[in-house]
Amino acid sequence: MVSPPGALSKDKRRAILEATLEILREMGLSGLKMEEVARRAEVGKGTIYLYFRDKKDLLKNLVEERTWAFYREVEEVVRQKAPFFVRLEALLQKRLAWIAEWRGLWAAVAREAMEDPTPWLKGLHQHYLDLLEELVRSGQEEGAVRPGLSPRATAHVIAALGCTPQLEVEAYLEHLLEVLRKGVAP
Amino acid sequence: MVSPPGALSKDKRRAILEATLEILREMGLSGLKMEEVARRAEVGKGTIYLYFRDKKDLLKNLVEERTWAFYREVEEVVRQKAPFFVRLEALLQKRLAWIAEWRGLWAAVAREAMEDPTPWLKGLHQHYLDLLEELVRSGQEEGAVRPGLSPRATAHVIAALGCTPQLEVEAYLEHLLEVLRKGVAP
Amino acid sequence: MVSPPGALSKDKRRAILEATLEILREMGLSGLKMEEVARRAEVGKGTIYLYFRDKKDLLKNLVEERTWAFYREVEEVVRQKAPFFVRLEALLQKRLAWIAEWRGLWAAVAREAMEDPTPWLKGLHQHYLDLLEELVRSGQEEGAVRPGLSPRATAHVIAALGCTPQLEVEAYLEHLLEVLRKGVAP
Amino acid sequence: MVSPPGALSKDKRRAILEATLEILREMGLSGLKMEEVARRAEVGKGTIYLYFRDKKDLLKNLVEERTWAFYREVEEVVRQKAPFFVRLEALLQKRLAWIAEWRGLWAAVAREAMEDPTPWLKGLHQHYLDLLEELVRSGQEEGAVRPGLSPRATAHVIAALGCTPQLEVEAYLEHLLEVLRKGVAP
DNA sequence: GATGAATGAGGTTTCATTCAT
DNA sequence: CATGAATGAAACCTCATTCAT
Repeated sequence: MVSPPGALSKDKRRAILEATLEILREMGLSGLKMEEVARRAEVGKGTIYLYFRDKKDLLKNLVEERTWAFYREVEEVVRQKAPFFVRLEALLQKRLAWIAEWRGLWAAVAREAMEDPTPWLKGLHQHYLDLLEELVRSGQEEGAVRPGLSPRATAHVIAALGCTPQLEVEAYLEHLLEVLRKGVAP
Repeated sequence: MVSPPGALSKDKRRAILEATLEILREMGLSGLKMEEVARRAEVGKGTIYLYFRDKKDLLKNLVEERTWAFYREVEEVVRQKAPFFVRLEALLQKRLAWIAEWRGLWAAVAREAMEDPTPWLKGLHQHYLDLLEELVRSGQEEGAVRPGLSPRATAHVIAALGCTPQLEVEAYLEHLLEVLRKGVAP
Repeated sequence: MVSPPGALSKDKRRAILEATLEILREMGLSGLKMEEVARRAEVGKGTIYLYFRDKKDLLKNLVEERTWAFYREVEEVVRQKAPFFVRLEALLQKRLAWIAEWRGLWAAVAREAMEDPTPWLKGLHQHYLDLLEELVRSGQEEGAVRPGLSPRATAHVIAALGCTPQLEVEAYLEHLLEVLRKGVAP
Repeated sequence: MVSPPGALSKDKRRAILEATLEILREMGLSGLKMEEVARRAEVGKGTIYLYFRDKKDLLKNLVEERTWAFYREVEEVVRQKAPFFVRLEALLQKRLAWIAEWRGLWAAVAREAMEDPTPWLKGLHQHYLDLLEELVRSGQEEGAVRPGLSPRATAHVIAALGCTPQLEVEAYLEHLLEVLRKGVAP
C-alpha cells in the first residue's frame, strides 16, 4: 500500500524537519542552509518546497510541531494518576530534555519563523501556564501544595525553571525538586 | 584634548555595540545587517570595520561585554552587606533584566559569535555558578539557608531560574521568592 | 541526451573562461568584475560560482588551461615532420599569437591566481624549455644547427623571444628568423 | 638648507614610488593598497595624495619614470665608445635587469595607469626601437653587422629579446650573444 | 512527484579618497 | 605640510527560490 495520489510522503516531511533541527543544533541559525537540509534529509533541494512554502514556513512548522509535542507530553504528565511530586519531577525532566533539544535556540528560531512573534509566543506560553496551573491546583487538592499559594503565580514559578546552558541535569534536578517540595509544602 | 591620538573613539564603539543589541532585540538574528547597524549607530558602514574585524567579531564583543557586565553586577549584589533574601531578590531582578535585554537570543548570538562556543559558554556558566555558590554559602552562614543543602547544587537551582519568554516579572517575582524562601529555609 | 546528469555544462564553463580572457584583454586586471564576466558569458552571476570556487580559482583555471593549450600546440609543432626552420617559424608564430592573446597580462594574472606563483611558474617554464630543447636537438640531427651549441642554452634563447608590447609581427618575424638561421647555422 | 616653501620633499616622493614598486613585485597588482604604500614609505596615507592625484596617477608616474630611466640607460649604453657587441651585451644586461625589476608586471601596471594605454605604449616602444636602430646602424658602420640587414627590423629583433619568467640570465646571456653575433655577422 | 542547475537580490567586506585637526 | 579616522561606492560572494526536465 503506497501513498494515495496527491499525497506527499510523511517520511520525507519528517526527514526534512529532523534534518533542520539537527543542523540548527550543530551549526546554529546561520549554519542552516536549505542545501544542507536537503543533503541531510536525502532529498532534492526542490523537494523541500513541495512540503514547505519557504524557509520561514519550514522553521514555523518545526517550532510549532516541536512545541506542541512538548506541550502534549506535559499535558500527559500533568494528568497522570500519580502524586504531585512524581508528576512535577516528570514534568521537569521533559522540560530539561526540551531545553537540551533546542540548545537555547528556541526563541531565536521562533523569531525567524514568525512575522510578528510576540502574540504567537504569548499564546503558546499561556497554554503552558494553563497546564502548569492545572498541575498546581491538583497538587493543592491532594494536599501536597499549601492552599494559600496562587496557582497561576506558582505556575509562573515552575515555568521559569530549567534555564541552563550546559546540562548536568541529573546533578541538580533532585535538589531543584527538594527546594520546590519544601517551598510549596503546606 | 578629548582622546589620545591613535585611539579610536570610545563613543563610536559603544554606539555600534548598542545599535547591534537594539537591532537584535527588534529584528532577531537574521534582521541584523551591518548597514542597519551603521545607520542606527550613525556611522559609516566602513567605520564599523575600524572597530571590529567582522560581523562575528562584533557579536563576540557584544556577547562578552554584556555577559561580563552582568556578572559584575551579580558579583556586586552577592557581596552586598544585606540579608540573604534581599540579595537573592536583587540577583533575580538583575537576572530577569538580563534575560529581558536579550529576549532569548543570548545563546543563539553566542553561537554565531564563536567558532566553538561550547567551552566558552561552559566557562562563563562556571563563573556564574561560583558567584551563586558564594551567595548560598553566605546564606547558610547567616542562618537563612539550611546547612544541609549542597551550596553547589543550590547554585544550580538558582541559576536555572528565569527562563521565560514573555515577562510579567513583577507578577511572579514575589511568588518565586516566597517559594524559594520556604524551600531553602532551615 | 546532451550531457550526463550531475555534470555542469561544458559550454557554460567555456563561455565563462572566454569572457574572462576577453575582459582581461580589453580592460586589464582591474577591469575584471565578476558581474561583467557573467554578462558577457550570458549567465547569472551566481552561475560562475557553480563552475569556479571564486575569482582566484577562475583565473587559475584560465591561466592553466590556456598555458597548457599553448604548450600542446608547441609540442605538436616541435614534433612535426618538417625541416627545423619551418618548425621554428611555426613555433614563433604560435608564441607571438599567445603573447598577443594575453597582451602582456599573463604573468600578472598568474600572480593573482596563485597563492605562491613562483614554483608553479618555474615548473611551467621548465616544460616549455624541454620542448624547445627537443626542437634544437632535432635541428642538430638534421644538420640545421651547429653541433657545438648547447641545446638547453639555445632553448633559453628561443624562449626569450617574442617580448614585444605592440606587435607588427609580420614585419619582423622574417628578420628574426633570418638572424636566427644564420646565428645557429653550422 | 631645507626645502623651499611650497616644495614637496623629493625624498618622500621617491619613498612612495619605491614602496609602490616593491609591493607590486611582492604582492602583485591586487596586493597594492594605498595603506600599505603609506606604511612602507613611512608616511601618512593622506600624504600620498599631496604627491600624486590618485592611485592611477601614482602608477602612471611609476611606470613613466622607470621606463624613461631604463631608456636613458639604454641610450647611454648605445652611445658608449665601445665595439658593437660590447654595447649589445651591456644593453641586454640592462634589459634583463629591467624585466627582473618588473617581474612581468610592467604591461599590466601600464594598463592600470593609463586611460587608453595603446598610443602611450606604442610611443614608448617607438623610442626604444629608435635607440636600437641607432645601435644597429653603428654596428653596421663599424663592420660588425652585415650591411644587408634592415636596421629597423633588426632593432625589432633585439627588442623582442629577454622575455623570461624566471631568470637564470647568466646561464644563457652568453649564448644569446653568440647566436646574435653569428646571426648578424657580415 | 522529484530534482538540481540556474538565477539575482541582497548581504558582507574592502579600500581609495577626503578632510578636520 | 602631514596625518589617519571616517566614509560609502562598489566589489565579491551566498543562498533562497524557481523551473525545465
